[in-house]
Formats: sequence, C-alpha cells, structure tokens
Amino acid sequence: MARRILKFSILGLLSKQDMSGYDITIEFTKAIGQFWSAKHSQIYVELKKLLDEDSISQYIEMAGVKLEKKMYCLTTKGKEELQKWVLELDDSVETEKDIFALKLYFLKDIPKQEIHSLFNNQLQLREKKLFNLQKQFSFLFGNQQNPIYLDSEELGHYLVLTKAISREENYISWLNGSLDLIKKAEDSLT
Amino acid sequence: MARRILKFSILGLLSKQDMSGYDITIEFTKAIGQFWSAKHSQIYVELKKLLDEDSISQYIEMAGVKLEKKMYCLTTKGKEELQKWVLELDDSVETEKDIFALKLYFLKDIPKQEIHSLFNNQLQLREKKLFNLQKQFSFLFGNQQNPIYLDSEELGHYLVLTKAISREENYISWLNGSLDLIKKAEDSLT
DNA sequence: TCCAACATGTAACAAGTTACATGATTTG
DNA sequence: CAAATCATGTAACTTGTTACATGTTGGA
Repeated sequence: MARRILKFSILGLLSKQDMSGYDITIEFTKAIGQFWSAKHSQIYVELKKLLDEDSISQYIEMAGVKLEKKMYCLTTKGKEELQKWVLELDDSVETEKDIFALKLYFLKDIPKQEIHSLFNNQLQLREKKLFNLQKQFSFLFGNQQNPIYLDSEELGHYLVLTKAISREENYISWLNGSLDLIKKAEDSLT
Repeated sequence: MARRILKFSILGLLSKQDMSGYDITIEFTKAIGQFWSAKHSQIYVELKKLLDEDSISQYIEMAGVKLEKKMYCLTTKGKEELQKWVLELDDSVETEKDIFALKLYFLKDIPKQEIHSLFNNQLQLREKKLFNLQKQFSFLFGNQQNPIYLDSEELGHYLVLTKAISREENYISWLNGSLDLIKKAEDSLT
C-alpha cells in the first residue's frame, strides 16, 4: 500500500483541534501548506475514507440556522496511527520536485535575454513568498528572540515557519548568485 | 489539460541527445533526478504517447545480436514545444512537499528522546546526499573555480548541481540549528 | 555458468487536478 | 440585495507507484 501522506497530514491537523473539511482546506493555504497541500475535492474524499476506516469520527455543528458543518475528530485508532507515523524513521529522501530548476537543466539554445527574464520572474515570486512568510512569522512570534520558551504546541509551528523562511532565503540567494554568474559569463565573451 | 511535466522533462533530456527509455530512467537517478523523477513504467507509457503525438520519433539500435534498443529523438514539433515551455514564465510556485517538515508540525506529545532520533536520522540522510552531490560536482567541474567559461551545454548542469548542493547545505544547517534550539529549550526546563 | 546490469513492457491501483454542481451565511 | 466567503460534494481525467512479466548481454 502507498504512503498515504494526505491521510497523516489530516490526522495531524485533527490532532491539534477538531476541524471540518473546509477548515482543513484553509489550513493547507497556511503554514503547513509550505510542505504539503491538497484540494478540497481530494480532502472530502479522504475524510470519508478515514471515517470508514475508523481513524476519525464525525459530529455535526450548526453554522447558522440550516448549515450543517461536519466536524471531525481523531479516534483512539487515529491517534495511534498518527503517533506511529510521526516516529517512523525514513530510510531515504524523496525527490523534491522543482520545475524551475528542471527548466534550467535545459537552458541550452535559450537567448540570454530570455534567461534573465526567467530568473527575474522567479526572483519576484520567491521574494513575494518570503515576504509573506516573514509577515506570518512576526505576527506569530513577534520580536520574541527566545524561542526556547515556546511550549510544545507552538514549537512545531515555529520550526515549520523557520524552515520555510530559510528555504526561501536560500533559494533567493542562489538565484542572485546564478544570475550574476550568467551575466559575468556573457561579459567575458565580449 | 494538466501540466505534463514528465513530457517536458523527457523532451528536455532528448534535446541533449537521443536516448532510449532505459537511458531516460537512468538520467532520473542522476543530476536531474534532484528536481524531477519517474519510474520506468511511467516513462515507457509516456514515450508511446509522445510518439503518437509526433513530439518524438523512434529508431532501432541493435545492442548485441538480438536486443533492439528503441532510441528516441525530438521532432521539429517536439523541439518547438520544449522551447515554448522553457520560456514560459510561472505566475506562482507550487508546494514543495517535504514529509519531514510536515511531521515536525505535529510534534506535540512526542518525547524529546524521539525528537532527537528524528533529527539525527534526517541529518544522516541529508549529509549522505550532500556528500554524493559534492562528489558529482567535483567529478564534473573539478577545482575549476571559473564557471564563467562554461559553455551553454555545461551551464545547465552546473546550475542544477549548485542548486541541489545549496539546498542540502541549507537543509542541514537548519536541522542543526533546530536541534540545538530544542536541546536548549529542554535544558531551560530543568 | 551465473549474476548483475541492460532493456522493455503491462495491469491494477493510489493520488492528485480540474471542472461541474449546489446551497447558506455574512458583509458592505 | 449583491458579492464574497463559507460549506460540501461528485465525475472525469491525469499522474504516479507497485507489482508482475519477460528476455538479452557482458563480465567474473
């Protein structure tokens, strides 16, 4: 059987608090969405499956007068499965797919003007993303320079955000370095 | 229609030189496999599709006496499609999935002993990967400190490898920093 | 002569995307 | 009262994985 990452990311989210399918969809647009995501169409199907398998249970919460919000919470089985999965040690790392880097491998025959556009476009996207992550970070952790006082609930959030920020900073710095290099290579041909 | 990244990564590889399905499978275990990969079962199916669509053409090369190796090369259509795809500017970056980071978000209730194991295991995997990338890099580019003299064929390879190395270095440094932080947080509780 | 690597494929299934479909609630 | 957001779902399709299946070639 496959790895069912979506299953475990839903169980993980539900371990923090009860949620509806809609809530889970929203969560994937926030911090955790930096490392895993799914569309609502996939989420509703997976929730039904997890319910069938007794990893979660369901109850109804009224939102307004007629709108029934389906809330989900972990069962004992679900809690155990999650715990077990988190503690499992990986024996290899999967390919971290990156379409921009993939394209670079095929740069041959591309005019330098176009290469500059590609890099500048990517820089813009990455800087925007970094800016948003930093905004999230300072909203949550402010100026607080001592993350050692975070409780275990906040720690996960802190680690994930610093990871995402560090990843983007590194991406941007590599983009800048590579663009410089390409420009220098062009100059050396004149 | 979907984005067909596998299609374009195959076209990209074939733009460098004619290859068989087997050759393409092997390529995905090398540099380019850091950013995209696929199993042979998927590759053979995709090649048949690309042949149908006239993006590639096929010829036979005898390997030994009876073994017919099916070689593929780009058609004019395939070359144009590739060129167009490489030059397209993205308007957003997709989620860069990372299961280890995902797990960290769900750390609550995990004993510190186990957290150390998770980090140390990941450090080991990442360091091994970095070592292999550095080996590849020095094999290809040696001590040569002046990448500005690379021709456009080598440039793509250089960029992809430095990207992968930089990504791993950043990952490792974030792992070390976070592990330190967690240890300090534990000490502060005594 | 055996084994690893070369070489190509299919079938069944799981995972993920896009589009279609509907209705309630809140806010300006 | 209109529009944005909340809320849930299904259908058709694409993409990706695992397992099954077979045969060749080169080297120790």
